[in-house]
Amino acid sequence: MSIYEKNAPTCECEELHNEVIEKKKREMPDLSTLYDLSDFFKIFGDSTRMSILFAIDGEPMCVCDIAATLGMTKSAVSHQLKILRQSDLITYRKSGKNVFYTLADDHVRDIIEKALEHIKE
Amino acid sequence: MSIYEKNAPTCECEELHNEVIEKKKREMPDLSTLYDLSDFFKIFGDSTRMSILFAIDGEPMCVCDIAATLGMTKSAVSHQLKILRQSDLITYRKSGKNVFYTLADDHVRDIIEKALEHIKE
DNA sequence: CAAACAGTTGAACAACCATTCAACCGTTAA
DNA sequence: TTAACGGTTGAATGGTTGTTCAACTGTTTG
Repeated sequence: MSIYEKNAPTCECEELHNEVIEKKKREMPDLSTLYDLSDFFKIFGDSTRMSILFAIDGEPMCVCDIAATLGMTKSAVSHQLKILRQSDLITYRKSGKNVFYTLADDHVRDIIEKALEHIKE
Repeated sequence: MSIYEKNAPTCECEELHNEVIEKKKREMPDLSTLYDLSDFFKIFGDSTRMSILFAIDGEPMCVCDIAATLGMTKSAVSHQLKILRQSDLITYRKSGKNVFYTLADDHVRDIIEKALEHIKE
């Protein structure tokens, strides 16, 4: 009673198929990795932060200009910038009264690019 | 007063630098794309869903076995499976009383792989 | 048919989180 | 020094969301 030619699932769930379960438990990443992974993606899972990342891509921008570009308050943007900072996704440089933000590295661009491909089917 | 050799930011924020802002507004993805992108990442931004994706990678698994592997209730897992289904990240096949889930395609694996690289610095 | 099981679903609850608001810090210019 | 501005921060608020619980569907078996 195989569903696929290979890797036939064997669980009938009346009595849980412990072989499969134990095998999966061994093969899966440990909990801390799973949390790190989902925490990482969580950063991208907000449209404000996503917009900020696009805005500061290439050209550094100060908080006021980011806020004006997104149509948001400085405060709201600053809160999200803090989260992006703590995740090491962006860097900043102070210049007088201004703080200019830009992407930390190209890795971020790569991941968003891959996601964009997927979305466009 | 340039911060970088190239792409010197010109905004002083007393009067917003509208050239930069208007340029960014033109270059940025439209709002629907930004929402689609962040919604996509939102799916991965939960450790339960992330765990499910790893569990059903390679070998199809029924809901009970997934639940047992993760140490969660069938109901909680089923709720998350629904979200993953609606995002077309997973497919399922019914077999008697069981429903076996597996990854929809390799695209998902790629994205998670890229994120794993980034996390490990 | 009836009982048992796999899985789904909706409502309720709790935890989380993004934005707002007000107060604050540091820098610059008068 | 004082006022103005860019930016940050903490508390409060409202909306979102994951899990629980109970009820339900559909399939299999006695």
